[in-house]
Amino acid sequence: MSGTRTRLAPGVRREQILAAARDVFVANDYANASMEAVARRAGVTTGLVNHYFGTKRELYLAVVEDLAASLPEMVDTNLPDLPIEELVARNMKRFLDAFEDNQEILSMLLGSEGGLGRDPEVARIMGRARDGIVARMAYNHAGEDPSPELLLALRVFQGAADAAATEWLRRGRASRDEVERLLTRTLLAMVGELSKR
Amino acid sequence: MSGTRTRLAPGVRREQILAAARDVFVANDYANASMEAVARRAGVTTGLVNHYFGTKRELYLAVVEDLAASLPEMVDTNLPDLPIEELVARNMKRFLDAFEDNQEILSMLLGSEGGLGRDPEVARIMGRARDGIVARMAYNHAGEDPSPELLLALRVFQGAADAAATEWLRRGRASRDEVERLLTRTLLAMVGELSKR
DNA sequence: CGGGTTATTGATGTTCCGTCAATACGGATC
DNA sequence: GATCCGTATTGACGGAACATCAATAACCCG
Repeated sequence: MSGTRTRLAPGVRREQILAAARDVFVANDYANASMEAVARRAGVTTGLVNHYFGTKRELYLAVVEDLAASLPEMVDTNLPDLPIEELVARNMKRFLDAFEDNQEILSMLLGSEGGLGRDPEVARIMGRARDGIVARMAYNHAGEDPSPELLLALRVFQGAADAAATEWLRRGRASRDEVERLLTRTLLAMVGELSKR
Repeated sequence: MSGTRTRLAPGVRREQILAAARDVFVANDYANASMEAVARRAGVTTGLVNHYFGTKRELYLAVVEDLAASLPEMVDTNLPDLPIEELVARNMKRFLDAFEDNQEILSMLLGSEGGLGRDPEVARIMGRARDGIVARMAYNHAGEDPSPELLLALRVFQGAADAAATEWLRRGRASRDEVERLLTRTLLAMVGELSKR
């Protein structure tokens, strides 16, 4: 296997490396994720990784962007018209399912909020991803243009959801039912107050 | 200044280095905070920094622990007995004042949640700090032993507060007043529902 | 089947962290 | 105030990891 090369189309090779990098960055944190580990897993040299992605930070950004893009559909909340309580209840289930199913990925993304260390580029990427989720939630809730207040409330609610998921999944201090009840009440209170205006 | 040494009591020197490290880690993120920068600012050699704190990660943990310990008093909410609405209103002001005054420190600590990259030790330290804040809030709210449900609600509320502060201070998408109103309503809803049981 | 394009390599330079024996500062002792 | 000893401090070194670059060889094309 040494001395023989396999030459691929740039797009294919790039995708290979990106996939390898995704695995490595999800498994280890930034500092402990070595370029050589990525290269080995992709079956190439470190030089090639740098050739395609430039620096380690840029590779990391590519991974975060890739995963973040898939985030809004993870918590897809495309539902038919229903009474608000029912709508929120179903959305909440999907939300928590997504947390439960993609713990590692989400913990990497959320952990990377300040992530690589409050990198502005990472912040920008994650901000857009969160906006994507908020937009989907808002769309279901109010068909037309959502108000800025609603968007803010939904974004803040996400912070609550993250904290709740942490207590539930990482620290084991709350059951899924408790978390679900608490978050449902909270969300209803937040958007409910809003429409009284 | 070169060739001449100044020999200090270990405690004093250790404190010097820790202070220097605090500055460096608050100003730069983990990857860009060099041991040499810490050493230079403390007026010593990198060898000595390692001598006192072992590795860079351990130095970082010492800084985080130091700052995290000061966190609960930052948002100290020791207030006289007041009607619940008034109590929450005042606590919220202090909370937001703390955010406004200590942006850099808080952004480092919150960014370090997964921070150095989901380091379990960092998570433990930050968990304790958050528990400290929750305990203070709960103490004001209910003099006797607070229920687990209240603690969970307060912890989750912190997540909402963090998100709100981010939208307000880092992204400039909301005014302080908006955030204050939203968070106040949210907190009241969360703990209000709780007592109906 | 040869020739050229370029994907890929491997060696090399650089930076930074961590270690360790050697050193010299400062209090103790007389 | 001179000397001695414990240890705080240094400076040099080894190693790990990222990044660069000229050299190489695999694949496509005529």
